[in-house]
Amino acid sequence: MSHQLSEGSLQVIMNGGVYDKPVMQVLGSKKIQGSGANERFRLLVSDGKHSHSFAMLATQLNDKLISGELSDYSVVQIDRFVTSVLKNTGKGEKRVMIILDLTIVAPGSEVGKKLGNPQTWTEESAAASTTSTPAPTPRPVAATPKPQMAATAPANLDSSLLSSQMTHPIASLSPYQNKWVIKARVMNKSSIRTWNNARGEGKLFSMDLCDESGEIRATAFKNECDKFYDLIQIDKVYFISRCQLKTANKQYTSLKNDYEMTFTANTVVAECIDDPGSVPSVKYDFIAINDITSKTPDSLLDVVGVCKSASDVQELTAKSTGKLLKKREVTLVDNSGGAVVLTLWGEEAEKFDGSTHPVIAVKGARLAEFNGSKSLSCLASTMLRLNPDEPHAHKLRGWYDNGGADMDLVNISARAGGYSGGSSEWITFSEAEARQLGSGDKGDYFSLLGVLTYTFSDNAVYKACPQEQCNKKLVDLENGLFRCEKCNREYPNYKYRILLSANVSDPTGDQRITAFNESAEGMLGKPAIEIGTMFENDKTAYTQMFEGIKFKSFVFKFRTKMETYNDEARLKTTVMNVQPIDYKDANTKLISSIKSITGIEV
DNA sequence: CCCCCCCC
Repeated sequence: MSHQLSEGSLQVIMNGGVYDKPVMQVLGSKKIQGSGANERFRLLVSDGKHSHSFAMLATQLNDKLISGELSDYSVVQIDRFVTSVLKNTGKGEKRVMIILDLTIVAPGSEVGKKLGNPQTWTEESAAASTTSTPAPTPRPVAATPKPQMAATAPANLDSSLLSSQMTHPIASLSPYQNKWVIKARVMNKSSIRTWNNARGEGKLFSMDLCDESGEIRATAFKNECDKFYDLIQIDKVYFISRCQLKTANKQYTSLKNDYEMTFTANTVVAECIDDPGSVPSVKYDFIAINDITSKTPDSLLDVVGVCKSASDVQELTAKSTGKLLKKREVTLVDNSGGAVVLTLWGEEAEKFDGSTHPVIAVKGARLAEFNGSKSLSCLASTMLRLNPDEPHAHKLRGWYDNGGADMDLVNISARAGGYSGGSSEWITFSEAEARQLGSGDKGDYFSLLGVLTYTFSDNAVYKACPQEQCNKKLVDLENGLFRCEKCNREYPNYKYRILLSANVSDPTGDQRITAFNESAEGMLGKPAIEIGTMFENDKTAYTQMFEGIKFKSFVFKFRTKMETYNDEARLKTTVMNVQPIDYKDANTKLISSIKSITGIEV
């Protein structure tokens, strides 16, 4: 069987031209650097007319070579590639082709020989050639105050560096190589910010760039800030070269790159006008909304959801700075059954319109935690897109419009509330569980409307130390005196206190709880001294009292915390406060809950 | 060279 190679394709590519999916033969391979994850291989390839060892294998394809799948004499179709001009190697510039994806058309064992009679490709053969397709010429823009007006590249810029296929993948950038051009799309651009600190003052703006291979943040300071701020526009594609690379501080970016770039006086930026469509748009690493609970506070997350509801703009004053702030809380839902609040700030908050229930994709939102509830907050660096043309977004649109809007949701941002009075939002036991309340070090607080399903009357009342601050259970010395181990004293008197164990249920679950004196009194409806007296004098009435409060409903505020008894972890849930149901308040909450679940104004 | 990003 004969195999057709793309004769002449190699020459076109080496001249910076475009050649779609050339078929070539692998004639040899060689490890050129590194080991393990940093291993890189060079290939000797032939198109039947020329051969050249200029091809490098993208590291994700290393396995094909190591496994023997990509053996010598294999015929391959090169599905995706980029070419780059490597730094001065002593023999001038060296053009290489980085193979990003390939299909093995025929394994080497089947082909078994060199096809055709390829000649080694040289610069001279390029010069002699008249058949090559010239590269589309971009319009390089010099780093001048009026960049759009510059028609030609600066004299010291090798314009071939800006040829459309002669670019480096962003993922290949490192501080160890400084001669490169990237062709990147601007995903996000900050406003100009100034700083003034011990190290001096200045201004800056930053931008997030991406290409097919990856993404990177770039920052322009002072002069470069002025020079490039107007030129750089969100969603446009630029050729960019001559920036400084340094290690990125992961704390401040969710972009997947170990490095970030700084514009310098030599930085060149030219808008790509010919084929910007060849560069993809934003890269997200979406997390399902109900998985947000597993993330630690302050993480930067990418989330996509449908705007179920949005609050009005609220004004507030920042405690720390005294600044007047404007915010809007948007509730996002997705098909994981989770709902989360995303807080927008300032102008973004004011401009936002949630009435059409847009799909919102957010990249690099910060996870905030407050009273056991988790929510997302936009930072200046957060990227927000409404109804993006993106598969995840289309899927969610379809889900929401076809029943998703009516799905039961667990709102991970519902307020659990403290125990210091006031009306806090009610959640359910299943929501408390979904949010893993109690798993932290400090214990979590939440409120709910629940019913007492069981009460334990045994040992519910005890004789406690009469000292105001000490409620320790006394030891009856059976000589008319009671000993407090805590105070290390004996007393002739005591006070009764209640320690009630009970079960509380709501429609979603059931929880064993403990209520101390005041809250137990509230449930039993009698002061501890009466209950204690009843215990001493009328056991039947005492037992009936505990029976009598079974199936009574209350509004509970709990503190819950995971504790370990005998190597077994279980939730210890304590009643911090208990109130009879205020039906007016309860109905208000029900209405707002119906509104938030259905999105319908009630 | 920034890296603050807010409130309950």
